[in-house]
Amino acid sequence: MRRELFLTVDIACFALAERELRILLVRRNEEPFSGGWSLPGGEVATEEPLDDAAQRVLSETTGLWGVFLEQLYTFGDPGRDPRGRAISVSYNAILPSGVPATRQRAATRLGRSIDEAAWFPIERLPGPLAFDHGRIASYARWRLAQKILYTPLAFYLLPENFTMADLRAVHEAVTGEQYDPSNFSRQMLARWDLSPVPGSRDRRARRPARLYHYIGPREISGGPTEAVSTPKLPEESDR
Amino acid sequence: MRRELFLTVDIACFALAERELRILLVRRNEEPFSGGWSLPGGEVATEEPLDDAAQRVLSETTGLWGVFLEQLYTFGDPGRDPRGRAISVSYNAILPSGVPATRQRAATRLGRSIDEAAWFPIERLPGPLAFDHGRIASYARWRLAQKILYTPLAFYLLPENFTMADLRAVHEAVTGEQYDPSNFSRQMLARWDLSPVPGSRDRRARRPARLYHYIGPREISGGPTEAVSTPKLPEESDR
DNA sequence: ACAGTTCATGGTACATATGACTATTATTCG
DNA sequence: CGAATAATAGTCATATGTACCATGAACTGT
Repeated sequence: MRRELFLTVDIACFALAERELRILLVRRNEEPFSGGWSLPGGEVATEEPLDDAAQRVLSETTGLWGVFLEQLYTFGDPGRDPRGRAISVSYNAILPSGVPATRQRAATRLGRSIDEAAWFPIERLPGPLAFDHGRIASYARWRLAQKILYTPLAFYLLPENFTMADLRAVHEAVTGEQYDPSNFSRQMLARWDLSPVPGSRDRRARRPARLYHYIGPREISGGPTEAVSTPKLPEESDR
Repeated sequence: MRRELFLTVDIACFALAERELRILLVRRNEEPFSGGWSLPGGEVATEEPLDDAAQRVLSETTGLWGVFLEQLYTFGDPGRDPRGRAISVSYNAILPSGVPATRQRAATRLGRSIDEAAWFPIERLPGPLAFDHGRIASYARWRLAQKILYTPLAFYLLPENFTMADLRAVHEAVTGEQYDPSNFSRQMLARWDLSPVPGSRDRRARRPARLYHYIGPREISGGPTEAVSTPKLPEESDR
């Protein structure tokens, strides 16, 4: 039976792990595309705001609340879902560092139609995604690459304190470009409010690197809401 | 009776007239907001792609086909429409010059629920708009102001041949900024492929101004479709 | 210990972009 | 004709971008 009209949200959720940009995928155990990987998504409940639905779906997959979310685009081609007229409002989500984006520790509670949730490097997805999710994911990544240039998005992906090399790695992972360390550092210090953390240094590198933290506003402009919800640091809200 | 779920498109349609940026509004003659002004909009038909619905709605209001359209944002708060759960996929539309964006010649065929269509300067709307359309319109204008900086959007609003003063007026109307004529010209010539039209000059000004036309690509990047439909010049498709 | 390696960080030099400003020119108006 | 106006050219100080070199502080292996 083909359904007349139903409304879903799909989330392109990104995090940084091992200096790679990774995306969260779930494996379906229902037709269509049973066994295939897709973006985490779910139907919007009656009387549920779209942003709330996105938060809920993400929370059902990751157990995290208050993650930064931004609406991306709405896909509604008839035929994009064989079950019926499915309207998908897609969202970009940014998981802050500290949440291990590894294959093992991805999911907490999974819905009926999902077997497994896992993180994949955006460059090495496990084959084509279900539905039109490949298109959504690539658009989501493109938007990230644009936004990191003029919003403090990179600081969402990084821990509180980070080195210039960390920051550079984020930019390189998101945009795919390579940057000169010296010039990059100069530009970042000029563009953003970065405060060196006194005393502490990072010992991973040969020469100890200075640690910085971002002290500017954390709002990411762009949405029609003007003010974007301030992301609370994620917490295991229920267990 | 409150409807369960229905899907609409709403269009923020812009055009340039008398060097002002104007937006197309329609006057409602049905509740809710009967007598109030709103963006042109309409319900998406079963099996109708979202972009097609937007083109259709715009065509029903203006009689124009093949206008440049770009999806903006999807508004779906419960309560944004008293009749039920209304999901509005909003679009930006750009009407090329040549279409008179005056109050009189706005509409051709109007739907049942609409009395009148008219153009208003974006700075002087006729009071608050119906539903959340004021928010949509202001976001639409903000997006235009962003996009004109890095896409050839200005050339959609201008006629084939234009002077530097015309181009500057478009930028000033869209962004609200003021630009130095000399510096502006230098920047435009450096950024875009502009070809002077040999011989012809514009005689409106004291000193005749050189005419240019844009010879670069007309695609406006940004959507997930990558390639955006090439806008045909509008034509009165039916009369 | 010491030499070679790695990477953070500072510096230098050059090209190009930007922005404020002046100058010149071709018109129209009175 | 001369003043006014707006188009266009030019000038110059400063900012920014980019390539590259230099130095410092750790590590690694012998």
